[in-house]
Amino acid sequence: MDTTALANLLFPDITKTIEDYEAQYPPRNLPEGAVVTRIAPSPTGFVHLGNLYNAIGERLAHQTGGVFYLRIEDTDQKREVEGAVEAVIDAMNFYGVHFDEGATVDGETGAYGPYRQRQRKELYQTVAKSLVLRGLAYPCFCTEDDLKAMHEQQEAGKENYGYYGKYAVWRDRSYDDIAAEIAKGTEWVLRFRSEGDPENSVAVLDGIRGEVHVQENFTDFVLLKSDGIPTYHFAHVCDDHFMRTTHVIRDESWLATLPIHVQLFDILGWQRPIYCHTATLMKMDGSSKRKLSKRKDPELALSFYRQAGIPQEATWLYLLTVLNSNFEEWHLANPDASSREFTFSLEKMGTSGSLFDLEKLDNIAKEYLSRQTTDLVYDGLLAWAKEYDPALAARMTEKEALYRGAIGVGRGGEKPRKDYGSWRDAAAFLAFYDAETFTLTDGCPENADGENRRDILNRYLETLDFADTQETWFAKVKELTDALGYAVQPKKYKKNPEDYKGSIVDVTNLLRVALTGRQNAPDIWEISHVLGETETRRRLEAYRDAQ
RNA sequence: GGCCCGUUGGUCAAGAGGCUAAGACGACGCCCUCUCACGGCGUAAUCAUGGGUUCGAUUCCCGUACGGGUCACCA
Repeated sequence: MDTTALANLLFPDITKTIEDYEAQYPPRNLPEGAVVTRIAPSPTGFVHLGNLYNAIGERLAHQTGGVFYLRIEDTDQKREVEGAVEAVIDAMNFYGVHFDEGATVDGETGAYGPYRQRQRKELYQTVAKSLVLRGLAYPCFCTEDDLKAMHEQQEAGKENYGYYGKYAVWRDRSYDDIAAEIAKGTEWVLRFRSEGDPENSVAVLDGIRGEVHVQENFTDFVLLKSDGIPTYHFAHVCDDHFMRTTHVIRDESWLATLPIHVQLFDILGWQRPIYCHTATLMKMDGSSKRKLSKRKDPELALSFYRQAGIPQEATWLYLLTVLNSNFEEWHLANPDASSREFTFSLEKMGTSGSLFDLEKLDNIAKEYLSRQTTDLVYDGLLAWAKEYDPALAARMTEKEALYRGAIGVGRGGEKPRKDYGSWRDAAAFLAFYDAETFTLTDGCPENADGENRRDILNRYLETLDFADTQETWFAKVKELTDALGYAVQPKKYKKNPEDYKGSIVDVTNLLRVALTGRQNAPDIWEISHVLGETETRRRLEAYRDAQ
């Protein structure tokens, strides 16, 4: 076979060589040990947890003086969605992940581009042509039906699936046969001519798992699709070589195709990057675990957390506790340090698929929010509201002092309250402060209803003085409790219920319901001061008169 | 089915030949307490399994089971 003739027949327009690209994309001038890595999403419009998960590469790169970049894997035109690149960038931006180079909303930056694969067609074809020249690639004219028939035959015969051996019908065809098909205009794909043996095993050093052993690839997989655009496998190898990537961080499902990737790197004489295969995020489905699925699980989408209003930092705190086994300990020791100060290490990543624990996320988020200042919480809630609850945003702006006061209740000090772990929960929790959203959700305590309700509220209103200290205020409540026949000490009432109408709990809960609409709420005195005297009295009177 | 990866309490997990097998979330109980939240103390709960190697295996090796992934001109 005259491979030069074949190469020119297949790629008449390609005049560049691999050397040209080697010169165009020289090795990066970076300090020793610098990590160059990337995230490489396909623009399907769906940004998921895995994308953020892999964005820990940003930490690795920046901890080592390396480079983190964004590459768009748009080789599958059918699945592409408009605005998807913007969505990825926006989502990453939202979580504080910044790129040193790569695709941007309106173009790109960096010297190793283009960073959109479809714009790199010539580069792939140049590499492909070199492979043809070396007799390592050949065109295949099989139709979809041919391949389907092949697969069925292999299934029936319980053979290995794939294009290999006697099934590789175009592997050794003559130049004339090929030229004839080309002349007819038959569509073709370019296949790799594999010399691999399924009996052989290849050892690959994984940055997370240590040494893994995979079966040598023996199939003649597709390098270039019929539109001349590469498959993921070929594009990955070309791009990560010429972009001088040192670490490829990706989900463990890629372990299955690792053989063809290392085969390509080896045969092209290129240094393999360090592969880091992360464990898959799982979910409980009935009684068994399964991979988080795009169709079934809303929590896979990054937008899920943003909509729910889980603060970015809290999301990172949780993700890092799942990703790096020593993170949680570090965070416990440095509760006020930003997660960005943590030194991330691949070796501390887990290798088995872990269940995503929304409850723990909530706990971490509550803990995180409880430590924040009123200003930060107010700003965070407002920013979220502007996007997802405009009516709330309007109310917050109009009644800023009220909302700041409400957020400040129980904040600061040794044991701050942990009432909410998300902006959505915060919005619901704070609703009673605002007269516009105040609703009665709990009923009146039984022992303090009817005439008692009227008596207690009247008496309370009479003695209420906003100039009091909290101590004085509570002393007055006790006085009133006792005077109206309720037990000041709940224990006493429990012991001898017949001696009292109820206990102080009934009295204070009545006040809570009047002021907050519910029996469980933060401190009455603090709440009253946030509401202001006018509103406090209005609510108490309204509740008294509502019977 | 082939190939690959994995398996420590309900969940996330530390431990890498000898430990009463950490810690966190959750559950439960007690304490604190005007409710709730917070906080404190405590309880229950784990090395999938069989066989090696070894004086000794959760830890090393092999098999089995189970779980997961993957076998496209999708990434």
